[in-house]
Amino acid sequence: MQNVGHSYLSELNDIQRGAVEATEGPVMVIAGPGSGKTRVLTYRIAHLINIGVAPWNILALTFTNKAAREMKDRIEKVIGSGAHKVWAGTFHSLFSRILRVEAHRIGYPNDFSIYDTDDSKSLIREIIKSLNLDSKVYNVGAVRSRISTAKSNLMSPQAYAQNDDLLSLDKMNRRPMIFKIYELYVKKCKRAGAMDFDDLLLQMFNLLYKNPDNVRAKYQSQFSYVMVDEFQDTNSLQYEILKLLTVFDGSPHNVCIVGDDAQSIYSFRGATIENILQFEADFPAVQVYKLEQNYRSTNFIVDAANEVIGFNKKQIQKKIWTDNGDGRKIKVIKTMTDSEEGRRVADSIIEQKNRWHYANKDIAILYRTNAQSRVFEEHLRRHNIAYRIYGGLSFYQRKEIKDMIAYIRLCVNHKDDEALKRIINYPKRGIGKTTMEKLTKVADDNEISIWQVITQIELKGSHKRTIGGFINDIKEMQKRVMVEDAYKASLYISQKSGIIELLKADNTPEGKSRIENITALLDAIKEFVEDDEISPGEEAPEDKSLARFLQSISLMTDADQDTEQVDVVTLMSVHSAKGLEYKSVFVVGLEENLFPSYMSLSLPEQIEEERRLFYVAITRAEEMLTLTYANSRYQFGNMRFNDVSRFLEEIPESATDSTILTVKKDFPQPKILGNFKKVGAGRGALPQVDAGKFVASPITAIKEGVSVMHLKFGRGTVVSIDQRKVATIRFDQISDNPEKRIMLQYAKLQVLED
DNA sequence: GGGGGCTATGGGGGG
DNA sequence: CATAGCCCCC
Repeated sequence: MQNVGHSYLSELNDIQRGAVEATEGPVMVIAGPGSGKTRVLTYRIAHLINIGVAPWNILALTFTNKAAREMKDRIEKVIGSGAHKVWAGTFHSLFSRILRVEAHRIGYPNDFSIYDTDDSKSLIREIIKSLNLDSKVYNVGAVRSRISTAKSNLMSPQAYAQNDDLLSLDKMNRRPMIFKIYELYVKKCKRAGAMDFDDLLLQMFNLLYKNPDNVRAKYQSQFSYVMVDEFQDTNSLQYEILKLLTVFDGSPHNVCIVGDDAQSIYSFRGATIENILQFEADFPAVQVYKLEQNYRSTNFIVDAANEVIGFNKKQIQKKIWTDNGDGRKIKVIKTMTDSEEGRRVADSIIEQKNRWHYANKDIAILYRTNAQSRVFEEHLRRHNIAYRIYGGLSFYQRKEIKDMIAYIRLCVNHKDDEALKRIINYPKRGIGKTTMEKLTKVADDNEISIWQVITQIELKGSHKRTIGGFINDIKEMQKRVMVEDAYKASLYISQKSGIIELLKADNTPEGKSRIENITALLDAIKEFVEDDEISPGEEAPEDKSLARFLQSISLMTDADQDTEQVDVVTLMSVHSAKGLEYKSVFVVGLEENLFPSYMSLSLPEQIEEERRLFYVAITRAEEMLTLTYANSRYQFGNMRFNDVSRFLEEIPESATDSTILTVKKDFPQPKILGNFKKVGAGRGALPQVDAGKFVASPITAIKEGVSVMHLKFGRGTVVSIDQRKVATIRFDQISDNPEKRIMLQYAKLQVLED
């Protein structure tokens, strides 16, 4: 046994230490928020290495690259170098790395392309069209999600076509042909040598299940210790892969899963809590450790979290507790509009920084939907507070980057039809819609890729120049990819493609920033080539091909950037905040229809998932938690009025400092019917108006003394109107300065019949 | 047959 | 408010 002189075991409480030292056999760790889960995982890996397990025999699966990187960094701190040889990473990235070596065994090229969501959608759109189906009924997003769910449940197109439940459900939704779209989609992905995100899991499953050349045994023996983080977020497919790797004759069953049913927030992508229950059945004699002591937050926050999650019926019994002391009470901020919400949050941030000397990086603003970020961005900028937004459009989703990547993809894998379609006419080469439709038809009829079509048919007339030119360009680029390093080849591609030239012609600030982005991409490739680190488990020199670069970036998201280095306020969705913690957290937009989302209102189990999401949100806070909501906000381009979120009302009054929360459960909850509901009377909210049905009255109808409804300020009475058609209106709901001067020319006013 | 501008529609969370 | 599909002009 090595002794690295690190007393890591003494830094753990009894239960944590138990989980770390239980290295043999199946282990389940139920870990409440802030209970030192990451510490247990990393120390467990460090401990394994310490007692003589080779790092490359350890497989640690996480859900985000960030979690994986953090884990590796922390292992390194405990055991020194060698940490990077642990196979730690996301399911998708580690499996794609394995498939990069093994894919040829199951009929894919090792240089397979990875289709992102846009590629998938574009392909599905094309299929819907080719089947002459109504694209309004067959919503691509909905179809894609059906296919994704099918794959996550190991439902092949053939099985789908024979499953009466699925077929009748589709029929009920007026989309009976989904099974056919699914079949064609799988066929076309395969033909293009492409895997979508689900395939990275599904084909890994196929590889192990079909077991060509007895490849399964290789990985079963390599990964003698397996750990899965955030197990509550695994879907059936991921669980089946886990079993293929760890359940076999003579297996030591050294599997450790870590999770928290109360933080399960990904059922929309097929995650199922059943996996936790199933685990106990599939791995008998599992040792269970429950981490309930919270080291992160103060008592008011922990209390609120326990209270809120108590409203859920489905849960494993557990209660988190802390001895961190009561701390500061939870603050609730109510505002009239979303814009005011932005201002108040920015003001509070300044106040908190002054009062408690918080740095920007101690503070996070968490919202339910990425679209909410805009108002906060505006006000933070106005106050000169540095911030960074996560999620939304990541670098690799920018158009110019995707264009450039598409060229590289086509060079690496010429069968990649989605890449080809993206750039065959960008920059403009005179290859339009009609030509593409014909080429696609030929490709479909012969079951070959479009590249094969254009390189095999005889080009006639103008096509000789247009398509011929494209083929020559790509072939030139391919040559460079073969003989030059990834950086030089992509530099050549950027010029030869004409992208650089095209963007240089655009002198707008957007055009300039696009050039900068292309340069940044090229720099990233250069860095990739020059990086001398070796990837987990690999003994051979690192593969520096463009193919591997593509693989590494296709799984990258914005959330993977490092936050700690720079002093900025963090803005992100609650989903991407999972696993993170901040001294001060703002959870914003706490309104019905938003949080909980209007999409989830009709199903109780979806409401419960929203509640777990809220639980995740509030347990990110260490010292200070601020909850905000707005009476009105712009949603879908219209002003909407939403009630205060039920979740806010579930927070115990004793934990808040608020006198603002006067409207507790005095009013009956209106019935919610899935769609936007009318704003109820009372509640201290704005008066009755259905924003959806709001009709502005003509100027002539606005007269002195009439009652009017204003979309932002609510009900009011016209006091006077001057010659310039400016009305002075006294609004019932505005406490300070109730009289506003409204320009009738632009005003959105509706006369109320009393 | 290709390109560009306009209208209509839909709109959650993420690997 | 962004994108897709449509229509019109070259």
